[in-house]
Amino acid sequence: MRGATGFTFVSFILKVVRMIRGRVKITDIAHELGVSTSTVSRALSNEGRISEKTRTSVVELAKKWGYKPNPFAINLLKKQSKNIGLVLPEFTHHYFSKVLSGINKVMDEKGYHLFVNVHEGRLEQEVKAVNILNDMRVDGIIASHARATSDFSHYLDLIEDDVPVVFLDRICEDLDTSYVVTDDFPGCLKAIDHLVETGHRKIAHVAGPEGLSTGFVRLTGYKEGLKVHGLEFEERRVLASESAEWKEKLSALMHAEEVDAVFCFNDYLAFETVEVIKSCGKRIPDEVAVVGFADEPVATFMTPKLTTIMQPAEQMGRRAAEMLIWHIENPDEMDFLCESLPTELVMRESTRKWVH
Amino acid sequence: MRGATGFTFVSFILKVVRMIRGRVKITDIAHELGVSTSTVSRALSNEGRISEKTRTSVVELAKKWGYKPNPFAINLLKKQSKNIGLVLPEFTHHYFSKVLSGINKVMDEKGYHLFVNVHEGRLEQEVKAVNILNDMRVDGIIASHARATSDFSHYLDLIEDDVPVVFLDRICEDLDTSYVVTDDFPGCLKAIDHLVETGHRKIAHVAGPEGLSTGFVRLTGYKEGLKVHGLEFEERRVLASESAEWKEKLSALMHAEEVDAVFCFNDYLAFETVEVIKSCGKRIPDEVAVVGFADEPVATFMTPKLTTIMQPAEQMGRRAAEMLIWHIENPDEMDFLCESLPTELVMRESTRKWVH
DNA sequence: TACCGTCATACAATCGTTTGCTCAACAGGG
DNA sequence: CCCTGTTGAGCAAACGATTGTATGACGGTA
Repeated sequence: MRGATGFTFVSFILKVVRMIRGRVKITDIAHELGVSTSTVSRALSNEGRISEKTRTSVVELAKKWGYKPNPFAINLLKKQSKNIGLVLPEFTHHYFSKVLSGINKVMDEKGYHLFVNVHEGRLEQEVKAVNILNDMRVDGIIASHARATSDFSHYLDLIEDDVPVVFLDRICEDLDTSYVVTDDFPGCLKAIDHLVETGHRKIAHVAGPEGLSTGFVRLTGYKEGLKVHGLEFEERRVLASESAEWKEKLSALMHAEEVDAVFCFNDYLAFETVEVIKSCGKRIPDEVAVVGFADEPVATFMTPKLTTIMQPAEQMGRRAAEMLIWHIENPDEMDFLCESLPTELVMRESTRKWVH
Repeated sequence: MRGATGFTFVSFILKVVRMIRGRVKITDIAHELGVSTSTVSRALSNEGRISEKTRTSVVELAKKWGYKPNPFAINLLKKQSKNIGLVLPEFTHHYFSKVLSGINKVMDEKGYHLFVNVHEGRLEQEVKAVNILNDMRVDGIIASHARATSDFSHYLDLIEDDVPVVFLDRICEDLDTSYVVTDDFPGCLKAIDHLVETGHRKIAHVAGPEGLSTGFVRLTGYKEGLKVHGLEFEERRVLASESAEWKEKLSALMHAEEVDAVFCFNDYLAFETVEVIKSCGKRIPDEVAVVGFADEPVATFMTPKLTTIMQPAEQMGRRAAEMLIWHIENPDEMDFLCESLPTELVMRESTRKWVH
């Protein structure tokens, strides 16, 4: 109690009383005032016919005694909790922590509470997380599934129980749900456009995981980008980052002067790509340009600073949260909301200057 | 329902039934089996004397019908929810997302659920978060308060309601609670030791926020480190990162050859410091060495890679979670647990090589 | 047969709110 | 004076589980 706020004798007594009988409940107030619990309840919620006099006395005593409604009782009665569940791959990637921030802001504004769960990319953990949230009777779930997930029956359980689900970033085509994703494909075109327009022709791609839908989309976007500019697609210029020897292969292409630009699946791979390029003695961006994807912090910390495609992570979170709340508050609406948020080219030092 | 798992006619009927009467509850099972709810409850929880025959039939029907206990009812009765609240500055700093991961792992193992809240450094949001969590009747709270927080009465409310609180990283000396912090002071000594032993004498410090306890501790550690090695402390070599002109001042010291090493409050400041040093045309680590604090990802992405003091973020989270659970499960124990976790020097490229 | 212990199960209270229904009091109009 | 409408407040039934206590059946013993 050192350094605590000021005491009064009355507040001290109140505290002692509270310690003895526990948290104050509606019946305590009713008893003290000689009215019934229903009167207290109606006075507090300010609905139903209540005389001004009664209402005031109830409200005042409730305030004085620090009454707080017991959420468990209310949840039980109302069959909903204003709790929503979140299933994400992890927090340590900046992207998902931004997503979380966005979700959190909306939920906070709307008076919802957030349960977080991570699956760390493992299906088994994802199933566990979804089941826990279902057991807890959350009002809805926002999920970004593990890349390996192909069986979605755990979400099906949820949907059967009429718990709305919104998928984020990673979708399941076999399930009818709302979702929000990034506009990956146009983003890739922007990247290739930029590289071509700053004078590059031999553009390589460091590809993401095959299992992930985004991996496929960005590879396709890369191909389409080449096509748009009348450039030939060359299989050997695609480096599968999941393979062990992609760096060696890139290095070989480098030395053979077979590459003058690299478009990478994400910023971390772009960072590694830059290291490979540097170790080959090539200068960036003069001899080789590099474009990443996502605009993670690494992009501004590395040397040279990375040109990349920004994903609106926080906005993704916000939209997903808004969608979910819409579903929760309009349970009869059976329509699904699908949104694809635009990306943006962020020019930094790993590509040549370009006047738009 | 496209791509869903296999149906049977029976499961279909069960689903329809469930849709009509809602989620199956204990009375449904009791009614179907012609027993009382207490029998079902005891059969399911497997305590109390129950004939094997009854137990089996209850368990089987519960499974068949997909019975899941209603947590709201149980919370109401047991007056606890296995929900715990988390109040952190933010998620987007890698440090706190690691902390969150650590907490999450322990809570997951122990069957607790995590409500997250952020205050973004603002007292007003912190108060709101704590009050919301209190209103929700969480079983306990782990908190890392805003740097400006000096009034802790919102935590006091919690403590009066016997809700255990564990402070993390940032403590409140006026409040009797358990806490876990990092061993900052010895960490600073390690940093200075390393700089001195690799031949530096003119060591500067880029200081953190004055309001933050860690800011003060690291400045003190810096001073003590100098003292240990018989070096004079010079006020002008301390740059207050909160001031607008610290970079200019550092630059001036640099040109005046007044500094041959910089110890920074954290890795982000170290990154900025490195940029200043580079812009002065000095080589790192030959002419000037830099040591950061925290071992954030930026340390490995920047050039040169940063030598820094690692804080065991995930371990902090784990310990805080374990402490909190201990308090929750041993409510009569009034002792407080205080722990200071060790830091570690991570040598990279921003300081000279040093053989231990 | 009367009594008692044991076992399986049922009954009913409880947790803290909300809410539909009932009821009493009072006032106004015919 | 009676009927009716309005107003304020109370009663009691939910919500879905747990759990202390009561009860009934059964078997064994004196």
